[in-house]
Amino acid sequence: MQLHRHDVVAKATQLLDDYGIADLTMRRLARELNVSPGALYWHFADKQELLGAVADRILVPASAAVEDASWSRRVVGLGTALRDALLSSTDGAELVSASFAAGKSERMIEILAELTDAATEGGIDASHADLAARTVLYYVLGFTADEQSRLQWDAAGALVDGQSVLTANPNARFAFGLKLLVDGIAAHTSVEVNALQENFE
Amino acid sequence: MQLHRHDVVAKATQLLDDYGIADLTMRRLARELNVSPGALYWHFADKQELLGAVADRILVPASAAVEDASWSRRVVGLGTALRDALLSSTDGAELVSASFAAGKSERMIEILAELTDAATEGGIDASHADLAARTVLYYVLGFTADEQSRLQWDAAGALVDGQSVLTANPNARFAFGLKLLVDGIAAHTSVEVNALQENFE
DNA sequence: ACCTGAACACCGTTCAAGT
DNA sequence: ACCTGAACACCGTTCAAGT
Repeated sequence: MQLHRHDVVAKATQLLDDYGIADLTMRRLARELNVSPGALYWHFADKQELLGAVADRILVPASAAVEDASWSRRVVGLGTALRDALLSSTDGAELVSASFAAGKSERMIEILAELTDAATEGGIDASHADLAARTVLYYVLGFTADEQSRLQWDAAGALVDGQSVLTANPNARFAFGLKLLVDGIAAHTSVEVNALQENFE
Repeated sequence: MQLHRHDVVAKATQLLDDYGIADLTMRRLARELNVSPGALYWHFADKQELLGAVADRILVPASAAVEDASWSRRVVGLGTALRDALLSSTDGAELVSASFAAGKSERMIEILAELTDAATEGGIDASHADLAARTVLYYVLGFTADEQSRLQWDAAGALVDGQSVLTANPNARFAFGLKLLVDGIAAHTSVEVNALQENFE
């Protein structure tokens, strides 16, 4: 039976979910698909391209466009949907972070574009809207990568109770940070805050 | 001549600067120090511990405390000092990100604590100040990692002029994002903005 | 106490040769 | 067109044995 790009990505996603990113190797993937390692290189140029495809597969649910809402609700909606998508796979945040940094995730580019639109509507000028959007993405990726690595320590049994504040209520904590960013964007159009801002210009 | 922890970290830092994080391997480091790979494991438990030590060495200049300033100036000062420290080494942001995520960088914990203090002074309550501080760190790490990977594409000759907005004025772009976060923190004490915020609660 | 030598169990990638 | 087999050039980590 012929090997197709789709099957490879599907098995890679399963490997990721079951064993984590460290065990998602080209050789192990090939073994699991009952092909030789070289076979994968007929379908993908290199490992990075394969990981990008896995990242985009994980991000499918996050691409559910949040239309017909205020810019701030769209930012919150996109950020929340992105986190949910990342959490649905083991090490999802780490994988997508790497693929995004390498410029290998098309869907992250899409999400970035939607966030940029929202930021523009929020009153950020065109030259800075992209950066505001990226700031949101850095936050979501950083927060979720952190969250997932803590989940793994906890699963390994290393529950330090001094850090319980960091593991409790992750949803509320995530929402708070997102709100901080939305407030920051909103501040750029809020006249009342502009006076306060002049200390930082 | 005996091998000391300090020499290993120094050579590792040099290797990082000269060839990047991909070439910072235990075997290569041992070869460069004229010892066998196993020798390194007498001084460090594993590679992660070694990388943490390198991260902390890179972060020394960022620990220059910014005392006697308003909370907002301290956030901007710490963020800027952190970025400068990361930029001084090839792949510095990637290395420190990994070490921070793994909980292996003491200095990042210190910087986090200073940012948390600043956020508290900025009016964020104790339960959320840590998160606000982390949000700043996620931003600085994300922005700088992005910046450094672009520097490498450019050095490799792949100059896409459509992305010139992203590579030009990185200092100004960085400052803008930092200001966004400071504004977000400030919004929590600004009564005028609280009315605006109620949409997101 | 500190290090060597050698092994163990892996990697990503390439490429002639097969079908 | 699609894949195998085998090689190339590596990894991180462990550990008996040496000094």
